[in-house]
Amino acid sequence: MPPQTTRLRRDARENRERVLLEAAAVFAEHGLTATLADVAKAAGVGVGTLYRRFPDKDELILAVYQARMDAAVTLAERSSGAADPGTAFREFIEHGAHDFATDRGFRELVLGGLTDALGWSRSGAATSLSAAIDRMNTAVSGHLAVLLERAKAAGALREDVAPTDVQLINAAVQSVAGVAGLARPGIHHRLIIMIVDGLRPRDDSSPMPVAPLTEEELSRAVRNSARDRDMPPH
Amino acid sequence: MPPQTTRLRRDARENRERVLLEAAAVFAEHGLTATLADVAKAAGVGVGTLYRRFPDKDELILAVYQARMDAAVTLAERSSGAADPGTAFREFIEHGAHDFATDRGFRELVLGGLTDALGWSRSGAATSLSAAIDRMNTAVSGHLAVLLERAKAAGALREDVAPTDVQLINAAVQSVAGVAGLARPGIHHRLIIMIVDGLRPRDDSSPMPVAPLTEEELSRAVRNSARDRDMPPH
DNA sequence: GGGTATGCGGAACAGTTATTCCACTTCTGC
DNA sequence: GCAGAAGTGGAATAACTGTTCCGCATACCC
Repeated sequence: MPPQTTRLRRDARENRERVLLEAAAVFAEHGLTATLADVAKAAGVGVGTLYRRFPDKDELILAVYQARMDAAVTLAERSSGAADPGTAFREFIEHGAHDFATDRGFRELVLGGLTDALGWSRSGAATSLSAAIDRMNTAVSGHLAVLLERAKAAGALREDVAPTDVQLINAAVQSVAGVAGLARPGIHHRLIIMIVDGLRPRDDSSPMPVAPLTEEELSRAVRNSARDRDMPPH
Repeated sequence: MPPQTTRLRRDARENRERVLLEAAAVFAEHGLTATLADVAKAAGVGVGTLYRRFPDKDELILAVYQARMDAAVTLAERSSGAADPGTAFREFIEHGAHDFATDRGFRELVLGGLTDALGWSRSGAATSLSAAIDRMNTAVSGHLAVLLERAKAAGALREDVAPTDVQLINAAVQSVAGVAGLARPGIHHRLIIMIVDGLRPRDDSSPMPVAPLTEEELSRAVRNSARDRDMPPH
């Protein structure tokens, strides 16, 4: 049963499409802090129309980016099964960096937990938006673990790299890719080369001083990083 | 001639000290978006008192972090003249990561341009705050260039690494160090090892696909990344 | 065509935060 | 001690943004 989108009046359906399209453009350029008034104006509708279609801003954001999050999972899955895991690994990171470099909103969405440029986080409760992000991260992480093992077996990756390390590296590269890309599109390829070269095995690799984060530790940290609203009484 | 701090009434001077101390604590824990009301409450004064001492929030932030910015420059300078440039380079990055991992406000301040988690940026005009950050970045960058050359000469660093590359790497590491540190303090040492290992020379280094950013490009991008307030009419 | 459910725009509301203002205190020099 | 300059607290203000509401318009079905 398709959602009741079918039941929408024609003009309403057209407006909905336009809103999603323009919202994507506005978020991509100005980030998720763009106001709903701006989105509405870009789409040529009133704010009321936004609220008729989407319960709140979070749901609009989710609607705009759901497909892209699914695509990220698909990419990870495909990479994990690629013929040459070493190359697939590098391409995986490059692809992610590209997405982030070209869409400020997507960057804020996925890195939001790691850099909390945002205010939403409610009372720590799981909005459907944060739930979707969690789901994406979990899925990507699973495929990534497979990819890493295969890359190590192929001798393309140092043995002491954990999936959570790659997630941190990914976040780090991506958080910079966006802004650096303003100066010169594609500049993040330098970063990636330097970092990926560092992940290849070598005889004189430095020893790792601490154990990698567990998945649990990482996801808890990402969640917690957006906790606020609590001031020591004095 | 010392600033008219000397002319402050005793209670006023004490309040000022307390404000700076508590503001540092509040910013470190909650970031620069902490409200002035929160800072005032923590210091046990009214908001009016904050405004009597500091023209606006930016100036308070500057007062809180000026010393630390100076320290960063000093560190870069000392590193650039260190006996072992390879080790000094790694320690330079580790020291920066430590600072960022332990002070959310400082992280937002310095990376603000690169991740713009903030609203200030005014009309692109140079506030004294952003001017101070620019000055710090320029100074650090100068020392960094010397350090890199020495490290390359010592065979500790691949030849194709530019100072701007290191600034990007630094920003990338630091943007993650803070949040990842919530999960496990010091976890950023893994990131640093992986990355620094990647910067060492090796026979089969991957070729760099694009030229490094110039200083000019980088600083312009950092400045521009916070430009907003402009919506395509339709 | 006409009646009605559906959809629309945007003014009004609520909550948040930087900043201002001023009646009231507190220190300081004598 | 005391006059008055210097300092203080916190209510009021202004600006911004997510969300609600409702009188009016539009598309759909007959």
